[in-house]
Amino acid sequence: MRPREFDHDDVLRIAFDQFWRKGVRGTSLSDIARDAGVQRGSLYNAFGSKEALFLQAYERYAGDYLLALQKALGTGSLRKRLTAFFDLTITNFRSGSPPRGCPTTRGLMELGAAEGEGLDEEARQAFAHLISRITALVQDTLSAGAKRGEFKGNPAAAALHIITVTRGLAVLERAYGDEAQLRKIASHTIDLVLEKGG
Amino acid sequence: MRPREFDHDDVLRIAFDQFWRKGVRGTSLSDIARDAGVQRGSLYNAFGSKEALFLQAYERYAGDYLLALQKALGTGSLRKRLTAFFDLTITNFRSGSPPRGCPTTRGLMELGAAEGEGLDEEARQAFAHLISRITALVQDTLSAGAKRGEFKGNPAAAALHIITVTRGLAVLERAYGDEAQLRKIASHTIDLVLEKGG
DNA sequence: ACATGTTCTTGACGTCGTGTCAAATACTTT
DNA sequence: AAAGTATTTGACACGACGTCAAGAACATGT
Repeated sequence: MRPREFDHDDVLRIAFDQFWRKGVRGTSLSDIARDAGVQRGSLYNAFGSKEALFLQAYERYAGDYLLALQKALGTGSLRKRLTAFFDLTITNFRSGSPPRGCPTTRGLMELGAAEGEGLDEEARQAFAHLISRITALVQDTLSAGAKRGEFKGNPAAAALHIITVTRGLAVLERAYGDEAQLRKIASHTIDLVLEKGG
Repeated sequence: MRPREFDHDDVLRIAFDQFWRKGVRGTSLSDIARDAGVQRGSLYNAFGSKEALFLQAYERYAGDYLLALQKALGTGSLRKRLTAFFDLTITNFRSGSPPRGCPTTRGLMELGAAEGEGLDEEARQAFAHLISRITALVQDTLSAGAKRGEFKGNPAAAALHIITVTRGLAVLERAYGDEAQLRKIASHTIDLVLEKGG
């Protein structure tokens, strides 16, 4: 076999960066190929199609992001954990310049759009999967908090509420770009959940 | 002057329908032209560009939608009003088959994506404007409720919280497509806001 | 009634993006 | 050293956006 002339993972990172900056439909394989110093045809050979490349790049990101969230949720009082969780969330989709928004939310609204099922359905599942995993993380954190008497509500309902708010924050970030407002909504949500039970 | 051979408003409606079904980037002007029985060139002549056409179609929709929301928020107890508000919100982005999602949220995540400012910035403002108007409507409703003793929290903060949840619902709808779950989150949010003050 | 002017329509064109294919290439294995 | 296999490369087909010049349809002034 002839060996690959590029690093699989490097290309995935470069591709994700482009997709995140310019959107999936707004990024051409020529862009990625130029940036990665690879021929366009090689990308098709290695990844299959643009959307397949995006999916693989996204899943790479999703794994990293989930680990970071897990870490953020892992120490301190329940309030501290939730605060760290929202912090990381907001920081994440405000990284880069201009802010790149939430990759998951953006991908979900952009790719889930087509009528024909095809690969889009696979993408939708990837996005939904990350959201589910995050929801589970938050729920576990709340359950643990409940055992320690820091929380008295229903962990499942509260986790779902929190996740809904984070998705909403991703949208508002795009609409207004006002980080202070996002943080206010986040701390407000924490108060609600901790005082009232979510 | 030679008269137009098509109805301006009809084309706007047809175009919005297509954009809503297949996304902005996923809809070609050829599609719209065929559907409307108009030549592609005529669309460029009348509307300027694809994004300009989308913007005009979106603003048409936004006006109608805002009126419907205003109506939904206009009668009954505060709880009834908020329930009607969430109902209309969820119904709206679950209309069509397959569910078309929230036009505003989808447009926001899809169009705000480009790096260059250009027309995208104009689009972002249109989306942000509708969200602001809706927030104001909810806030007014809460303020009125406060005067009648049905609500004791901060109307501005509560309205922002509610709007954040509706944007989050738009995203979760796309991820899971589970309407029952959306309704559960919505009624939960209403409880929180009314019992605790948002 | 007819010529003039203005706007809309129509079809051809240029450019760019996706995806496919066959030929050339570089390495591994026998 | 030869055969085999996977990768690279460049050409191609196709569709989408947007532009332009030429033709068509109406309003207006004489």
